[in-house]
Amino acid sequence: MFEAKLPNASLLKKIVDAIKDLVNDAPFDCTENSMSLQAMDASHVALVALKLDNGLFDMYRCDRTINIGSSVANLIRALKCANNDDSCMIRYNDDEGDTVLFTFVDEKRDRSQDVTVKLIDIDSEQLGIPDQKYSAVIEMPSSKFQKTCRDLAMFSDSIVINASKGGVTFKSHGDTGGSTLVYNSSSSADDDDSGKIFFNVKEDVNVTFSIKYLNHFAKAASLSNRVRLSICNDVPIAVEYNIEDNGYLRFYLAPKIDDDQNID
Amino acid sequence: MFEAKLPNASLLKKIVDAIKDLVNDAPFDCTENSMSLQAMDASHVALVALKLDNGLFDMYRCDRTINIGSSVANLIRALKCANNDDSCMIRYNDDEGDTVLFTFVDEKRDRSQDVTVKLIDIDSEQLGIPDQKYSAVIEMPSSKFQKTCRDLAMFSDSIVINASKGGVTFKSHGDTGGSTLVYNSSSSADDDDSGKIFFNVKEDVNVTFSIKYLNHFAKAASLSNRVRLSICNDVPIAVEYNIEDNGYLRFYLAPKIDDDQNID
DNA sequence: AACTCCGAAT
DNA sequence: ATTCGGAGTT
Repeated sequence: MFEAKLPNASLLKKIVDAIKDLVNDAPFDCTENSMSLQAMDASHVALVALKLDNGLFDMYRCDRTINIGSSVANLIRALKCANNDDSCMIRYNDDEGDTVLFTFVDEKRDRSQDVTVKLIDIDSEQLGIPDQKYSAVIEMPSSKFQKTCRDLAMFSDSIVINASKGGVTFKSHGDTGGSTLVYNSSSSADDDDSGKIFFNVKEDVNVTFSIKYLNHFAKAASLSNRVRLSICNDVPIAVEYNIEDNGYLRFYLAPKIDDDQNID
Repeated sequence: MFEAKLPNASLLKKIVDAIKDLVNDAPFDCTENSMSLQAMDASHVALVALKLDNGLFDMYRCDRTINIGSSVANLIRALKCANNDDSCMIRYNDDEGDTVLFTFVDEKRDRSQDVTVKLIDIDSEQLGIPDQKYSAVIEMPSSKFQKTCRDLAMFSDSIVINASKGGVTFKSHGDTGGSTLVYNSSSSADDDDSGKIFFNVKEDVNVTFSIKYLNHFAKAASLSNRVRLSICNDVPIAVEYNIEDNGYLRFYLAPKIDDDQNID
């Protein structure tokens, strides 16, 4: 028996929205402390890791470790029924082992909608993600990261991220033109930190990624105002969105090993 | 000679928009008191009934009963020419018996557009619609009805409407999942009634309809904030949109006679 | 995932 | 009135 209630269905909607272009199946692992999910994208290039601590829920009860796997398409269909500020109860009953029940209740409590989603068996490949020490960590507004990826995608399908003590640059160059975006060390103490970029560079990094995937990741911007990029030469980038300080949505993407990554 | 002037062409646009997916021909019957229209949809499953009392018009003159029939496609083409708040004069002259003339004039009176639409003979099957006593009448925001139909259409092509003293439910269930939506008797006196659902249930009703058609009906939401559903076991549902208290657009749909309609 | 429509805000 | 954003649809 698993039972948990989110104050707002919108959280789940945003999460599913953010991963739907990457993953077809959503294998949720429920433990007494959290719901989590790990999945590789269809082409096994990117990894999605979600964690929702029980602190995010109004109510959370999980007797034993349970796996709730559904197709993302069905999940979307179910969540479409919810208004953003409906509360969202999630129930899984061992008796009816092949379905999960969502109950959406609107604020005024005069509408209640039960939606049943068929479950499927997903061989969830729980990948051990090593605790990586990164050479550079960049924290910036998620909207800026989204715009950066969107803009640079116009020039090529690769983005080169370069971090050094002096600053961080994002580059993309193709036949028709190119662009280099430089973020300088944010000008110290200001009244308003939102909008600022912060970075902590231990060692210089120069690494290339597929913009397409970063663009997919950037869709999670609605989950958090800030995003953290953790990078290291020849190591997958980690793109992390904090979820109300009680969880996260992380994406990992291996670097491209090719040509223009060695340009200074 | 028929001559009538609507203050806003938008009304006619909305009406035609709401019925264009159901009917191909629009046989308007004009009498000294009102313009009306009755038509079955192409597959003879649904019935559309429109009534526009002369109170809706700035000017209304109809010497004798006249039939103005045009193809909906042509009507749409004509109405596309109008801006929403153009006034709309409709003229039919016995001399030019094969056309109807629309004249759109904008608010500032600095543009006037005549559009002629060719008429066609439609064997208008004026169906006597019996005055039905319904077991249950549900009145709700038209936007909610629209969302309900849209959401439930994702699970199957049938919707089961159930009304009892305790509440009203809309259900749809299919292979990948299903949904049950419960509206409770709206929690009494509140400051704001918009958004509320009201129902009056004399006898319990449990009846099944094709969601596809209800979805078509629901497009009329722009005509009125509220919609009234009148239902009775084994009797067509009536879906009614009031038009500025001087007319209505009603849709009728026979229930599906199949399987899951007998579930309590 | 891209396009289009509708509604809301400036 | 125009522009922007969000939502729904193909």
